[in-house]
Amino acid sequence: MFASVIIDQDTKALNREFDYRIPSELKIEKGFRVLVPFGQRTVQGFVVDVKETTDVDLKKIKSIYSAVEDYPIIKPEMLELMKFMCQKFHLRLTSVLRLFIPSEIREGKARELFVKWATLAGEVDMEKFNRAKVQRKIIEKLQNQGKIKLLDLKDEFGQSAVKALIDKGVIKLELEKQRRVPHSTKQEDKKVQLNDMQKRAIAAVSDSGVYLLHGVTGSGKTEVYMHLISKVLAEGKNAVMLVPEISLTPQVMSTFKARFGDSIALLHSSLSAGERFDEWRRLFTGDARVAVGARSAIFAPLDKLGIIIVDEQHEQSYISESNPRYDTFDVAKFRAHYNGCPLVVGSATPSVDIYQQAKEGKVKLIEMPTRANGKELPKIQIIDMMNELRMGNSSIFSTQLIADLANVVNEKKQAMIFMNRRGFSSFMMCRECGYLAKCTDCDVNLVYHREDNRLKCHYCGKQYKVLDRCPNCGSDKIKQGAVGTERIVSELKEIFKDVKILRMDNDTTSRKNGHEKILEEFRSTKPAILVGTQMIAKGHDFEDVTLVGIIDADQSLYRGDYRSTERCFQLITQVSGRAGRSKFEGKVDLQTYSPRHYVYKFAANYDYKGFFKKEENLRKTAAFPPFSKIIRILFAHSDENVVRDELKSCYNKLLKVRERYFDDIIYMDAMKSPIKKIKNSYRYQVVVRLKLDHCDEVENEIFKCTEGALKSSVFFEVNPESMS
DNA sequence: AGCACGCCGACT
DNA sequence: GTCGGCGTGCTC
Repeated sequence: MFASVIIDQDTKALNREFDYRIPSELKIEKGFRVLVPFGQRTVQGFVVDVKETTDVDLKKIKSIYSAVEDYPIIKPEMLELMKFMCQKFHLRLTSVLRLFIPSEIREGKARELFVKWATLAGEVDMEKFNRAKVQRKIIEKLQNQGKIKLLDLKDEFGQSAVKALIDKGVIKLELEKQRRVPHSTKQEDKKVQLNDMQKRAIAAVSDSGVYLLHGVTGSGKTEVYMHLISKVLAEGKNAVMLVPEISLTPQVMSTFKARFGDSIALLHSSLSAGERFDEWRRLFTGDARVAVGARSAIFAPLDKLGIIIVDEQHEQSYISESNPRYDTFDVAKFRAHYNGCPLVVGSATPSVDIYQQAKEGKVKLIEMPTRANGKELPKIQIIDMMNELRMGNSSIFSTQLIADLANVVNEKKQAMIFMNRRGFSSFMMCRECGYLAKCTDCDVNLVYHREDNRLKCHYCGKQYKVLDRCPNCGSDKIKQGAVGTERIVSELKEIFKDVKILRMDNDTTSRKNGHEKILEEFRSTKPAILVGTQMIAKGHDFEDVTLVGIIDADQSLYRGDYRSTERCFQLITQVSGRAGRSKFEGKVDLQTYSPRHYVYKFAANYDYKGFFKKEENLRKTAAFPPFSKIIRILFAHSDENVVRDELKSCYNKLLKVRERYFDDIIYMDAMKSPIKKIKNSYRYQVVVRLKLDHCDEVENEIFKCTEGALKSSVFFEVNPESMS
C-alpha cells in the first residue's frame, strides 16, 4: 500500500503530494500524521490519501518510518474541506493545513498536562524508618490520605525526603491528566423568557441551508443563538459559533460559559499554548461540544455538527487578511453542507452581498425588526459640519455636540465619542463646498498618496494631480488627512477640565488586559467620556451612556473602494446601538461634511432596506460586486526588479486570456499597489473586473497566469476587502 | 525548508 | 592543484 503525503513545510516547491510505501506492520489511514524520510532528513507529514498503486518510479519510493498518533489527526471532513479551500481560494495545501491543526500540536510544543500523585507502593515496614523522622511522617500522612499531589508533599516535607522515598520504591507515582482551564466564571445563567419574535426566529431555522438573521441592535439575537445551540445539543449534535475577535469580551464569554458550562470550548487569541492545546483536544475527543470563537474557530475539530452560527456577519474580520486568505463564510457553508446542518448568519447590518443573496432566495431571510426591551433606537441627529464652518466654528466639535456633552456631564451620565481613524492614506475634499475628488472612469473616490503626493484611483490606477484649488468653487480650503483620537482627547480635556476622558484604540489596548482596564474604569466613573475607534462599538453594555458622538463620519466613506458606503452605514448603526441601552433615552450626534449623502439619511432612520435598494441600484449600474467580480493579484518581493518582471510576464499571459474572454472582462490593469512597499517588500498588483456569467472559469484562467511567478509571493483575492 | 551539487576565486 | 563561496534544484 502507498500513502500520498504532504510534507509539513509551507513553501511553493513542496506544495504537492509525495508517495511513500506503507510498511505492512504499520496501521496508517487517511489523515494520519507520519514521520517520513525526506531527502537527507526526517520530516513530519500528513497522509492525504491511501492507495494500492503509485505513478512514481518504485526505485525512488521510500517507506514511512512511523505514525505520530494511532488515529487520524485530520478527520475526513477536514481533508475534504482542505481540498475545497485550496481550490476555492487558490491556496497551497501546506498552508491550509496550518489552519486545521494548532501550531502547538503541529510543532509538538504543548502536551497534555499531568499532575503527579504520590501513593504508597504497598505495605511499609515502619521499623526501617525509626531514624528518618521526616520520611516516617510522610508515610503516615499517605497512610491516612491515600494519595497526595507530589508537589504538595514536596512543599510540606521538602524535596529530599520525598525523593528518598521514591528512590527506595516506597512511594509510587501516578499520572493524572489535568485540564488547563482558561476562563472561570462565577456568573449565573440568566434564564430569559423569549418573546414571540425570538420564538418565531428559532422556529424558522429548521433544516439545512443558509439563514440570514437580520435583527436590529438589541433585538436579542444572542438569546436566539443560544437556544438554537441548546436544541442541537439536545439532539446529540454539536455546534460552532463564530463571533468577531473584538466582540469576544470576558462578559460575552461568561454568558456562554454560564449557559453551556463545560461542554463549551472558547477559542480566542489570548489563550496560552497549553490552554489552546487543551481546548482543541477537548473538541477533538468530543469532551466539548460547542466551539465558540473568532474566525479560526470554524476549523474546530468537531464531528456531527448540528448548527453553525456566525454573528455579526458583516464584519471584515471574517475574511482573513494574511497568509492563507480565505472567507470564513465559504468555509462555514462547506461545513454546514457537509454535515447537512443549517448555517445561521446574523447581523443588524448585513453585507450588501448576503442581502442580495437573500433577495435572490439563495439565503433564507429571518427578520427581527424590534428591540427586545421595547425601547426605541436612539435618535440620530445629522450635524452639518460645513454649516459649522460657515458659522465660524472650525474646531472638530460642532456646537451641538459640545452642548450635548455638557448636558451629559451635568446629569452625571456617560458619553462615547467615536472616531474611525484607520488606514494610511486619506481623502481630499473642499471645505467650502464639500467637493470630493473622484475618478472620472470609475465613480470611486480618489485616495491621497503621501509618498508621491498624488491622488490615485484604487480601481483603475489612474493618477491625478493633488488639488490646491477646488475645481468646483475655486476655494483653496482643501481638507486632507485625518484627525486622530488622541487629538480629540486633548481638545476635550481643554473644554471639560474636570471630567474623566478615556481613550481606547489600538495604541492604548496593546498591553494585556489594556482593554478591560479602560472599560472597567469607564464603567465606574460618572460622568465620563470614552473616546475610541471601532473597538468601542462592540457589544459593551453601558447603562449610563446617553450620548454617542460620531466625529467625521465621512472618513469611512472616502476610502476609495466600492464597499465604503456600506461600511459607513454599518458603522453608524453599530456605534449608535451603544446609546440608550437601558432606562435612559439615548441620542446620537453624527457629524459630517456631506450631510446630504444618501447613506446618512438611511442610517439616521435605521432604514436598512432603503439603503440596500439604493446601493443595489448603484452597484448594478457601475458593475461592482455583487453584480461583478473583482480579482486582485498582488505580487510582493524584496527586489523591485523581480516583482516587476514577474508581474509583467503574468500580465502578458493575462492579455491573452483577455483576448479569449473579451466579453467577460470589464476591466483589467496592472499597477503599483497603493502601498508600494511593506516591510521592505515591493508590491505590484493586477486588478481585473469580471462579468458574472462565466466568472469561475475566467477566474481559474486568470489564476493560471500567476503560476509562473516563482520568486514573488502571490496573493490572489476575489472581491478584496481592501486594495492596500 | 534544508541539503547536495556545481562552478568560480584565493590559498597552503 | 583544492578549499570554500553561495546560486540552482530536488526531495517520494
